[in-house]
Amino acid sequence: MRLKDLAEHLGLSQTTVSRALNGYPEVKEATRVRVSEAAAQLGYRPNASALRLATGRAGAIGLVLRGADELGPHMSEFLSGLGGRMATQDIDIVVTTVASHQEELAAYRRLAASQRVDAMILHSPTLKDERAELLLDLKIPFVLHGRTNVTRPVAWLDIDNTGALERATSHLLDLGHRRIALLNGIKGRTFAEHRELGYMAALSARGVPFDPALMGNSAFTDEVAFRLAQSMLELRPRPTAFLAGSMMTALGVFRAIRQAGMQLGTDVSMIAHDDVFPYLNADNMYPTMSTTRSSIRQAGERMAELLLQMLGGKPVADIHELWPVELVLRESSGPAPLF
Amino acid sequence: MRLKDLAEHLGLSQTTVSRALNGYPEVKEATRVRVSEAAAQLGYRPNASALRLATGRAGAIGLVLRGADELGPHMSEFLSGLGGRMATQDIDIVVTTVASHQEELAAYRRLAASQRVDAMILHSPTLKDERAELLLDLKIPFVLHGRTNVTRPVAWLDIDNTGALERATSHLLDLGHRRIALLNGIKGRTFAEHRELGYMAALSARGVPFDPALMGNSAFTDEVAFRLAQSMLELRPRPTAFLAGSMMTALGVFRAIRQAGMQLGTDVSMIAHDDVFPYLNADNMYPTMSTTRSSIRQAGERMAELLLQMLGGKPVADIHELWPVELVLRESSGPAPLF
DNA sequence: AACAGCATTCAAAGCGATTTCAATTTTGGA
DNA sequence: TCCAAAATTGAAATCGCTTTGAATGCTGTT
Repeated sequence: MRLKDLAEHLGLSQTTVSRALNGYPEVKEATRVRVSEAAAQLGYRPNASALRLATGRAGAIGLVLRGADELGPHMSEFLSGLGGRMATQDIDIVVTTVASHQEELAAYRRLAASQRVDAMILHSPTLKDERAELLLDLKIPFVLHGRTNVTRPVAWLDIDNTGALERATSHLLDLGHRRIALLNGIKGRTFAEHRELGYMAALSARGVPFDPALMGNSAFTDEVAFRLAQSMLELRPRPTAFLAGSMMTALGVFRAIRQAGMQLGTDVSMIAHDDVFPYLNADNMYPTMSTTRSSIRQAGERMAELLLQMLGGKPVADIHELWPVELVLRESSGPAPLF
Repeated sequence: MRLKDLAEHLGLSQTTVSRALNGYPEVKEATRVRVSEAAAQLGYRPNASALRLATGRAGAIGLVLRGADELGPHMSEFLSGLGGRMATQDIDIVVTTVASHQEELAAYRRLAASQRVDAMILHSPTLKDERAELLLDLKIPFVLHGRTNVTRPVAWLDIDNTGALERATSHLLDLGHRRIALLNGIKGRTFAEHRELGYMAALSARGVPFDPALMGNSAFTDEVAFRLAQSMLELRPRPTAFLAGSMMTALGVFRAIRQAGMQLGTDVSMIAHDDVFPYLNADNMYPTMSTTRSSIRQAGERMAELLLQMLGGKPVADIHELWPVELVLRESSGPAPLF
């Protein structure tokens, strides 16, 4: 069912039918109704390719993901939020997976050159993000999930990682902890650097010295977290508290604590960052997990909104959002043990 | 940079340039080289919309996901495998997220009517899957991840869930277990029904009676698994072994076992199904987890391959693959305790 | 030298929508 | 009743590519 068919069926020109369906004012109300009804009844939908060619808009936004490390549970949630909002505008989300950094830049170039997408989402940026620079050069609109230090203006949405870690660390200090381990994300990623800043700030505010042996940088998988936590627990004096970068990390730390024959919440404390996964609930852990919480799904939804505003013409320089992070105290964080 | 520009730049017609780039035989080798070099140097890439309109192919395949329950870690892995293969053919993956079943069918209709995708991937089907019927009616090619009972031929790839559960159950029976709980997927999903068949077959082969109280059907999240396992452990006589439907489920069961003051691998055994998540490794659990294993990422890759074959004209009736499932025994499955 | 036959190249017609510009119909006021 | 203005509709151009059918250039044979 093409526009032409529909037009013939109605005894109208393609022009009028097109206008009727797209809500142009110069079509008689009675005609519009007649057209809409026929379209609905016959199940007419404009051919996406033709529409895109005619309008020059791709009707899609792109998301490039690096292998499995980025296509983890975080991205799932994020994508779900993003997609929900975009669907309402009939905008597709085109997901491209790549294996290496090299491939990633090539993928952006490819998407840009073939005009497959109108805009992109960029996530987990580094402090000086090459991809952001590239997209700026290519003049492809994008919204950044996180922040990066580029000179040109960039639209972004980020959570207050520094504030979150500062509060979490301070809370543990209040509870008497002095040896607080930080299992942070990959070095160089902005969010990891920001978290480190918050951690450092809290420590130095109390005059607690920073011990590099208590800081680990890695991907957020339970496996590496387990290894890191395990080796940290062998230190003497051992850490009495952990700050875990994600719920996956928390699972690994938890395992290490248990394996060391210790009890979470009494012998060792932990506060984990929770991106709010429906299938991994901090309240349902045993013991329940204290967290710094911010819904990554909501971030996805909101970023869709920002992207739409951007495509609608809102200046990039005006598109910035910094979300506060909740600190939710549960059983996993208790007073420091007395040795 | 359009085809026209490139053609003018080279002093050739669009026709010749197009043919040169698309490998048609009737263009002189020298010309082809000249064109290819210019295209590469100028970074020419055909406009995706125009190409699609001209060829009638959408150059994309669709994936409709129901909210968070389907966009979990399983889908991430699967998507990663799928996307890797598709990228090599310059085929996009369009991801649509929907909240309800109603919305889902509408999404398929929408994608079909607007010809946004050339084919679709369907996953986690029910025994009699409405979506499959719809896509057949709409004449949209698709490959099913799993199986369903429809009368018309359908392309599919599935793992041998029945065999997997039969072997896992038999193994537990060999170890002396007689009260074996099954935490299965949502009732009605084919894979869950198949797993149940395998479980039942193994039980009845040994003359062990089936106890409905030991079977649970739910989504694969650690939370519901925890609740189910918890209540099952309160039964008298209690189950001495669990068959967990996924690694997420296993985490929940694990938590329940620990909370009940029992030891996994001695007091209670468990075999979980492992779809192979890079961030949740059965070998790195404590104790290590016995699993029935099949890489869902590999399945994604292979399905991409099948889809391409299908689009290449291979008859749907010839596209069927049933993958065997490994049984990997580790520490979590031990002999039944003596009461 | 002429010509059949093959190898190359090109002009122009789609693909299915939007949109410009022109044509037609309606409406309302004199 | 008539006419200008407004409302409504339509024909045709356009988006950037592929592809058909025609045209041209070369080759070797007679």
